[in-house]
Amino acid sequence: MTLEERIRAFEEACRRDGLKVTHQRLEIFKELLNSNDHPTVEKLYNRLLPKLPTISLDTIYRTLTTLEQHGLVSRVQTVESQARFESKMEEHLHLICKKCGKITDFDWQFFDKVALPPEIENWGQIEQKSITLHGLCKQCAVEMR
Amino acid sequence: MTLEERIRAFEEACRRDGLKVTHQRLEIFKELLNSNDHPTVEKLYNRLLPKLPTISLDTIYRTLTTLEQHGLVSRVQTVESQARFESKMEEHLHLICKKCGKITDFDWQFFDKVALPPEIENWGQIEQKSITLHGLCKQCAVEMR
DNA sequence: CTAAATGCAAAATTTTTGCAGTCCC
DNA sequence: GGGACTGCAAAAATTTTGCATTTAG
Repeated sequence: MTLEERIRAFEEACRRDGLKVTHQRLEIFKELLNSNDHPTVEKLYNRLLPKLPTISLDTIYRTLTTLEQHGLVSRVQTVESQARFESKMEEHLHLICKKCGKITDFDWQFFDKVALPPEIENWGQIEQKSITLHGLCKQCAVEMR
Repeated sequence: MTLEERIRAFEEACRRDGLKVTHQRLEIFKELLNSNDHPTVEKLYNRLLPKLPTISLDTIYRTLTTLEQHGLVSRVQTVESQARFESKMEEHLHLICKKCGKITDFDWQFFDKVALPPEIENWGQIEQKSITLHGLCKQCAVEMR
Protein backbone atom coordinates (compact mmCIF):
# COMPACT_ATOMS: atom_id res chain seq x y z
CA MET A 1 0.00 0.00 0.00
CA THR A 2 1.28 3.44 -0.86
CA LEU A 3 1.04 6.26 1.65
CA GLU A 4 -1.83 7.72 -0.33
CA GLU A 5 -3.68 4.44 -0.16
CA ARG A 6 -3.06 4.12 3.54
CA ILE A 7 -4.52 7.56 4.14
CA ARG A 8 -7.54 6.67 2.05
CA ALA A 9 -7.92 3.40 3.98
CA PHE A 10 -7.67 5.32 7.24
CA GLU A 11 -10.46 7.68 6.24
CA GLU A 12 -12.65 4.79 5.23
CA ALA A 13 -11.97 2.92 8.45
CA CYS A 14 -12.91 6.03 10.44
CA ARG A 15 -16.18 6.45 8.59
CA ARG A 16 -16.97 2.77 8.94
CA ASP A 17 -16.42 2.99 12.70
CA GLY A 18 -18.35 6.24 13.07
CA LEU A 19 -15.25 8.31 13.82
CA LYS A 20 -15.23 11.77 12.33
CA VAL A 21 -12.39 12.50 9.97
CA THR A 22 -11.29 15.77 11.47
CA HIS A 23 -8.41 17.88 10.28
CA GLN A 24 -6.48 17.09 13.46
CA ARG A 25 -7.05 13.34 13.30
CA LEU A 26 -5.93 13.22 9.73
CA GLU A 27 -2.80 15.23 10.38
CA ILE A 28 -1.90 13.20 13.46
CA PHE A 29 -2.29 10.00 11.51
CA LYS A 30 -0.29 11.33 8.55
CA GLU A 31 2.48 12.50 10.83
CA LEU A 32 2.69 9.07 12.42
CA LEU A 33 2.66 7.47 8.97
CA ASN A 34 5.67 9.57 8.00
CA SER A 35 7.54 8.82 11.23
CA ASN A 36 9.64 5.73 11.60
CA ASP A 37 10.93 6.54 15.07
CA HIS A 38 7.87 5.51 17.08
CA PRO A 39 7.39 9.02 18.45
CA THR A 40 6.07 10.10 21.83
CA VAL A 41 3.04 12.35 22.11
CA GLU A 42 5.38 15.24 22.82
CA LYS A 43 7.35 14.66 19.63
CA LEU A 44 4.24 14.44 17.50
CA TYR A 45 3.03 17.64 19.10
CA ASN A 46 6.20 19.50 18.16
CA ARG A 47 6.14 18.15 14.64
CA LEU A 48 2.52 19.10 14.16
CA LEU A 49 2.74 22.61 15.59
CA PRO A 50 3.93 24.25 12.35
CA LYS A 51 0.94 22.87 10.47
CA LEU A 52 -1.60 23.04 13.28
CA PRO A 53 -0.59 25.95 15.53
CA THR A 54 -3.59 25.54 17.84
CA ILE A 55 -3.37 21.79 18.41
CA SER A 56 -2.94 20.70 22.01
CA LEU A 57 -1.28 17.79 23.74
CA ASP A 58 -4.53 16.50 25.12
CA THR A 59 -6.03 16.25 21.65
CA ILE A 60 -3.12 14.11 20.58
CA TYR A 61 -3.48 11.92 23.65
CA ARG A 62 -7.20 11.54 23.06
CA THR A 63 -6.82 10.95 19.36
CA LEU A 64 -4.17 8.28 19.69
CA THR A 65 -6.11 6.49 22.39
CA THR A 66 -9.19 6.47 20.19
CA LEU A 67 -7.30 5.32 17.11
CA GLU A 68 -5.61 2.61 19.14
CA GLN A 69 -8.97 1.32 20.36
CA HIS A 70 -10.11 1.09 16.77
CA GLY A 71 -6.97 -0.74 15.67
CA LEU A 72 -5.71 2.12 13.49
CA VAL A 73 -2.46 2.80 15.35
CA SER A 74 -0.44 0.84 17.93
CA ARG A 75 1.02 1.76 21.26
CA VAL A 76 4.54 0.40 21.46
CA GLN A 77 5.53 -1.70 24.46
CA THR A 78 8.52 -0.17 26.18
CA VAL A 79 10.19 0.14 29.50
CA GLU A 80 10.14 3.94 29.38
CA SER A 81 7.67 6.17 31.13
CA GLN A 82 6.50 7.93 27.98
CA ALA A 83 4.06 6.23 25.64
CA ARG A 84 5.22 5.72 22.07
CA PHE A 85 3.18 5.03 18.97
CA GLU A 86 3.43 3.64 15.44
CA SER A 87 1.15 3.31 12.44
CA LYS A 88 2.54 -0.01 11.19
CA MET A 89 -0.04 -2.59 12.14
CA GLU A 90 1.44 -5.78 10.67
CA GLU A 91 3.25 -8.05 13.09
CA HIS A 92 6.93 -7.15 13.36
CA LEU A 93 9.81 -7.02 15.83
CA HIS A 94 11.27 -4.02 17.57
CA LEU A 95 14.97 -3.59 18.15
CA ILE A 96 15.63 -1.21 21.02
CA CYS A 97 19.05 0.21 21.76
CA LYS A 98 19.82 0.22 25.46
CA LYS A 99 22.03 3.26 25.09
CA CYS A 100 20.21 5.71 22.80
CA GLY A 101 16.73 4.24 23.15
CA LYS A 102 16.08 4.23 19.42
CA ILE A 103 13.40 1.77 18.31
CA THR A 104 13.84 0.12 14.92
CA ASP A 105 11.36 -2.09 13.08
CA PHE A 106 12.44 -5.50 11.87
CA ASP A 107 10.57 -8.15 9.91
CA TRP A 108 11.04 -11.78 10.81
CA GLN A 109 8.68 -13.97 8.83
CA PHE A 110 9.71 -17.10 10.71
CA PHE A 111 8.43 -15.78 13.97
CA ASP A 112 5.21 -14.42 12.54
CA LYS A 113 4.30 -17.96 11.53
CA VAL A 114 5.74 -20.03 14.37
CA ALA A 115 3.30 -22.18 16.30
CA LEU A 116 2.97 -21.31 19.96
CA PRO A 117 3.31 -24.08 22.53
CA PRO A 118 -0.11 -25.65 23.06
CA GLU A 119 0.07 -25.33 26.85
CA ILE A 120 -0.62 -21.64 26.41
CA GLU A 121 -4.23 -22.54 25.76
CA ASN A 122 -4.57 -23.28 29.44
CA TRP A 123 -4.06 -19.61 30.04
CA GLY A 124 -6.52 -18.33 27.44
CA GLN A 125 -6.73 -17.13 23.89
CA ILE A 126 -3.70 -15.35 22.38
CA GLU A 127 -4.52 -12.58 19.94
CA GLN A 128 -1.19 -10.97 19.31
CA LYS A 129 2.54 -11.49 19.72
CA SER A 130 4.98 -8.76 20.58
CA ILE A 131 8.71 -9.31 20.37
CA THR A 132 11.41 -6.87 21.32
CA LEU A 133 15.13 -7.41 21.11
CA HIS A 134 17.36 -5.26 23.32
CA GLY A 135 20.96 -4.53 22.66
CA LEU A 136 23.49 -1.99 21.51
CA CYS A 137 23.01 -0.48 18.07
CA LYS A 138 25.98 -0.06 15.73
CA GLN A 139 26.16 3.70 16.14
CA CYS A 140 26.29 3.53 19.92
CA ALA A 141 28.84 0.70 19.79
CA VAL A 142 31.10 2.92 17.71
CA GLU A 143 30.68 5.89 20.02
CA MET A 144 31.61 3.86 23.07
CA ARG A 145 35.08 3.08 21.80
CA MET B 1 17.47 -22.09 43.91
CA THR B 2 15.33 -21.82 46.99
CA LEU B 3 14.06 -18.46 48.18
CA GLU B 4 16.63 -18.53 50.96
CA GLU B 5 19.40 -19.10 48.46
CA ARG B 6 18.15 -16.33 46.23
CA ILE B 7 18.19 -13.91 49.13
CA ARG B 8 21.71 -14.98 50.02
CA ALA B 9 22.77 -14.58 46.40
CA PHE B 10 21.21 -11.11 46.34
CA GLU B 11 23.18 -10.04 49.39
CA GLU B 12 26.39 -11.32 47.89
CA ALA B 13 25.72 -9.61 44.58
CA CYS B 14 25.13 -6.33 46.39
CA ARG B 15 28.36 -6.58 48.30
CA ARG B 16 30.25 -7.53 45.18
CA ASP B 17 28.88 -4.44 43.40
CA GLY B 18 29.49 -2.13 46.34
CA LEU B 19 25.79 -1.73 47.12
CA LYS B 20 24.93 -1.56 50.78
CA VAL B 21 22.54 -4.22 52.00
CA THR B 22 20.11 -1.96 53.81
CA HIS B 23 17.03 -3.10 55.59
CA GLN B 24 14.83 -1.42 52.97
CA ARG B 25 16.65 -2.92 50.01
CA LEU B 26 16.41 -6.36 51.43
CA GLU B 27 12.73 -6.06 52.19
CA ILE B 28 11.94 -4.62 48.77
CA PHE B 29 13.79 -7.46 47.11
CA LYS B 30 12.13 -10.08 49.30
CA GLU B 31 8.71 -8.64 48.61
CA LEU B 32 9.34 -8.79 44.86
CA LEU B 33 10.63 -12.33 45.24
CA ASN B 34 7.38 -13.35 46.88
CA SER B 35 5.23 -11.58 44.28
CA ASN B 36 4.29 -13.26 41.08
CA ASP B 37 2.09 -10.45 39.78
CA HIS B 38 4.82 -8.11 38.53
CA PRO B 39 3.77 -5.36 40.92
CA THR B 40 3.90 -1.61 40.41
CA VAL B 41 5.87 0.59 42.79
CA GLU B 42 2.59 1.59 44.40
CA LYS B 43 1.64 -2.03 45.09
CA LEU B 44 5.02 -2.83 46.59
CA TYR B 45 4.71 0.25 48.74
CA ASN B 46 1.37 -0.87 50.13
CA ARG B 47 2.62 -4.39 50.77
CA LEU B 48 5.72 -3.13 52.53
CA LEU B 49 4.03 -0.57 54.75
CA PRO B 50 3.05 -3.04 57.50
CA LYS B 51 6.68 -4.16 57.84
CA LEU B 52 8.35 -0.82 57.12
CA PRO B 53 5.96 1.91 58.28
CA THR B 54 8.34 4.72 57.37
CA ILE B 55 9.30 3.58 53.88
CA SER B 56 8.53 6.02 51.09
CA LEU B 57 7.63 5.71 47.43
CA ASP B 58 10.78 7.46 46.29
CA THR B 59 12.96 4.96 48.11
CA ILE B 60 11.23 2.15 46.25
CA TYR B 61 11.65 3.97 42.95
CA ARG B 62 15.32 4.60 43.66
CA THR B 63 15.97 1.10 44.93
CA LEU B 64 14.36 -0.64 41.97
CA THR B 65 16.19 1.59 39.51
CA THR B 66 19.48 0.79 41.21
CA LEU B 67 18.79 -2.93 41.37
CA GLU B 68 17.72 -2.92 37.74
CA GLN B 69 20.99 -1.26 36.71
CA HIS B 70 22.85 -4.00 38.51
CA GLY B 71 20.83 -6.76 36.89
CA LEU B 72 19.17 -7.84 40.13
CA VAL B 73 15.56 -7.13 39.15
CA SER B 74 13.83 -6.46 35.83
CA ARG B 75 11.51 -3.77 34.67
CA VAL B 76 8.69 -5.36 32.71
CA GLN B 77 7.87 -4.01 29.26
CA THR B 78 4.25 -2.95 29.09
CA VAL B 79 1.94 -0.57 27.40
CA GLU B 80 0.70 0.85 30.69
CA SER B 81 1.75 4.12 32.23
CA GLN B 82 2.96 2.56 35.48
CA ALA B 83 6.26 0.73 35.67
CA ARG B 84 6.12 -2.91 36.76
CA PHE B 85 8.88 -5.10 38.12
CA GLU B 86 9.86 -8.74 38.64
CA SER B 87 12.68 -10.61 40.29
CA LYS B 88 12.80 -13.51 37.82
CA MET B 89 15.88 -12.87 35.69
CA GLU B 90 15.89 -15.93 33.42
CA GLU B 91 14.50 -15.44 29.96
CA HIS B 92 10.77 -16.12 29.82
CA LEU B 93 7.59 -14.96 28.12
CA HIS B 94 4.86 -12.78 29.51
CA LEU B 95 1.20 -13.37 28.85
CA ILE B 96 -0.81 -10.20 29.33
CA CYS B 97 -4.58 -10.17 29.46
CA LYS B 98 -6.06 -7.29 27.50
CA LYS B 99 -9.03 -7.14 29.81
CA CYS B 100 -7.75 -7.46 33.37
CA GLY B 101 -4.13 -6.56 32.67
CA LYS B 102 -2.77 -9.51 34.62
CA ILE B 103 0.77 -10.53 33.64
CA THR B 104 1.64 -14.22 33.81
CA ASP B 105 5.05 -15.82 33.34
CA PHE B 106 5.48 -18.61 30.84
CA ASP B 107 8.51 -20.70 29.93
CA TRP B 108 9.13 -21.59 26.32
CA GLN B 109 12.44 -23.36 25.90
CA PHE B 110 12.20 -23.37 22.13
CA PHE B 111 12.24 -19.64 21.94
CA ASP B 112 15.04 -19.22 24.44
CA LYS B 113 17.27 -21.19 22.11
CA VAL B 114 16.05 -20.10 18.68
CA ALA B 115 18.65 -18.50 16.41
CA LEU B 116 17.89 -14.94 15.42
CA PRO B 117 18.01 -13.97 11.75
CA PRO B 118 21.58 -13.02 10.87
CA GLU B 119 20.54 -9.72 9.24
CA ILE B 120 19.99 -8.37 12.74
CA GLU B 121 23.73 -8.07 13.03
CA ASN B 122 23.52 -5.11 10.66
CA TRP B 123 21.69 -3.29 13.38
CA GLY B 124 24.03 -4.14 16.23
CA GLN B 125 24.52 -6.61 19.04
CA ILE B 126 21.46 -8.20 20.66
CA GLU B 127 21.77 -8.85 24.37
CA GLN B 128 18.30 -9.87 25.35
CA LYS B 129 14.96 -11.01 23.96
CA SER B 130 11.60 -9.99 25.33
CA ILE B 131 8.43 -11.68 24.21
CA THR B 132 4.93 -10.81 25.24
CA LEU B 133 1.74 -12.47 24.13
CA HIS B 134 -1.47 -10.51 24.41
CA GLY B 135 -4.91 -12.00 24.61
CA LEU B 136 -7.85 -12.79 26.81
CA CYS B 137 -7.20 -14.94 29.86
CA LYS B 138 -9.58 -17.77 30.75
CA GLN B 139 -11.11 -15.96 33.70
CA CYS B 140 -11.95 -12.87 31.70
CA ALA B 141 -13.31 -14.99 28.84
CA VAL B 142 -15.71 -16.64 31.27
CA GLU B 143 -16.81 -13.34 32.75
CA MET B 144 -17.62 -11.89 29.36
CA ARG B 145 -20.28 -14.46 28.62
C1' DC C 1 -28.97 20.20 13.37
C1' DT C 2 -26.70 17.09 16.45
C1' DA C 3 -23.46 14.24 18.33
C1' DA C 4 -18.73 14.03 18.46
C1' DA C 5 -14.33 16.27 18.70
C1' DT C 6 -11.32 20.09 20.04
C1' DG C 7 -8.84 23.54 22.92
C1' DC C 8 -8.22 25.53 27.18
C1' DA C 9 -7.35 25.25 31.89
C1' DA C 10 -6.95 22.64 35.75
C1' DA C 11 -6.32 18.35 38.03
C1' DA C 12 -4.59 13.78 38.63
C1' DT C 13 -1.07 10.45 38.25
C1' DT C 14 3.54 8.85 38.08
C1' DT C 15 8.35 9.68 38.67
C1' DT C 16 12.42 12.41 39.96
C1' DT C 17 15.27 15.52 42.76
C1' DG C 18 17.63 18.39 46.67
C1' DC C 19 18.89 18.10 51.03
C1' DA C 20 19.44 16.96 55.90
C1' DG C 21 19.77 13.17 58.78
C1' DT C 22 20.72 8.00 59.22
C1' DC C 23 22.94 3.74 58.61
C1' DC C 24 26.13 0.12 56.60
C1' DC C 25 30.88 -1.25 56.02
C1' DG D 1 34.14 7.93 60.22
C1' DG D 2 32.87 8.41 55.57
C1' DG D 3 30.34 7.66 51.75
C1' DA D 4 26.07 5.64 50.41
C1' DC D 5 21.24 5.44 51.45
C1' DT D 6 16.78 7.02 53.21
C1' DG D 7 12.78 9.98 54.15
C1' DC D 8 10.68 14.19 53.62
C1' DA D 9 9.00 17.72 50.89
C1' DA D 10 8.72 19.76 46.73
C1' DA D 11 9.10 19.72 41.85
C1' DA D 12 9.01 17.73 37.35
C1' DA D 13 7.06 14.97 33.91
C1' DT D 14 3.28 12.59 31.90
C1' DT D 15 -1.53 11.81 31.26
C1' DT D 16 -6.45 12.67 32.10
C1' DT D 17 -10.70 15.37 32.77
C1' DG D 18 -14.63 19.06 32.76
C1' DC D 19 -16.59 22.26 30.14
C1' DA D 20 -17.59 25.69 26.60
C1' DT D 21 -17.04 26.07 21.70
C1' DT D 22 -16.45 24.30 17.12
C1' DT D 23 -16.98 21.01 13.44
C1' DA D 24 -18.11 16.88 10.46
C1' DG D 25 -21.69 14.35 8.60
